[in-house]
Amino acid sequence: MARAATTTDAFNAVAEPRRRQLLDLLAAGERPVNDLVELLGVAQPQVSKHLAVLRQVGLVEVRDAGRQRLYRLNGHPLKEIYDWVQSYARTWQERFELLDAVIAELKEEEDDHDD
Amino acid sequence: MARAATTTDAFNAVAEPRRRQLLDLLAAGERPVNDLVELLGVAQPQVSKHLAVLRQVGLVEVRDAGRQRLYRLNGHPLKEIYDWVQSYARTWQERFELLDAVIAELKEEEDDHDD
DNA sequence: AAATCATATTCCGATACAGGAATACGACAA
DNA sequence: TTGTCGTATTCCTGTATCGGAATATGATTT
Repeated sequence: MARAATTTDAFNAVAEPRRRQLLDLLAAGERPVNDLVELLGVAQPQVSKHLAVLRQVGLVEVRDAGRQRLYRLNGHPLKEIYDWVQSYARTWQERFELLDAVIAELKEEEDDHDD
Repeated sequence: MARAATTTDAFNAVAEPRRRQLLDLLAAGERPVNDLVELLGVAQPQVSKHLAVLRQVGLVEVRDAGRQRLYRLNGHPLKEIYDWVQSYARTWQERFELLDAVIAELKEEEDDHDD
């Protein structure tokens, strides 16, 4: 078995930096493909391919407008990632680290009592 | 060029579900490999390989204890993911959606005045 | 109808993954 | 020192990627 498809879920789709950049651009609002091509400085076919992946996991939606296709962000599928990663926040957040330090100190004092 | 290596960053390392499960288990505390093997129900070599990936992106650290190797979580590299995804929270969070609805309503009223 | 613009799809090559099986390694026990 | 336990590494195979280049599709203009 190979690596899971990029279209499997938001985790896999978003592991690619260019796709994150695309979402970042679309966060500012709806845009036609050519705008994204210029802003990213990436060849048009690659942009279309990345957008196709994002569409398959529901991170973007499309709307036809004449000969253009306007893409817009749909952040909902990111909630899965947010929920998972959010539970690890205590690991790196400073105030939690301070709290841990205080607890460790208290524990040491307690151990001293035991001696 | 192929897909970026799983060891490139936390985004890629964590796209694999088993590796997220490993981190979830280690969140409860330090554990030797065999514990993880039993808890996951996955063959030992695969567990060691997943742990190697996590180690390379800094998400776990190891400590030798006799013939065992104790792995522990280090959530810091997840901050990159948290920071990125957190900025999209307004997209799906209900209270923001409610706020957006209110704003849209106000705007409509305003437009009515213009007529 | 022909030309053109905006976008999507296909074909290519190189890369590397994930799981399975087998095996190597290092620490400890007998 | 031989054996055994806990873990890591290697080899294998099928699969899917990403970028580049070329081409196809579909809507619009001339």
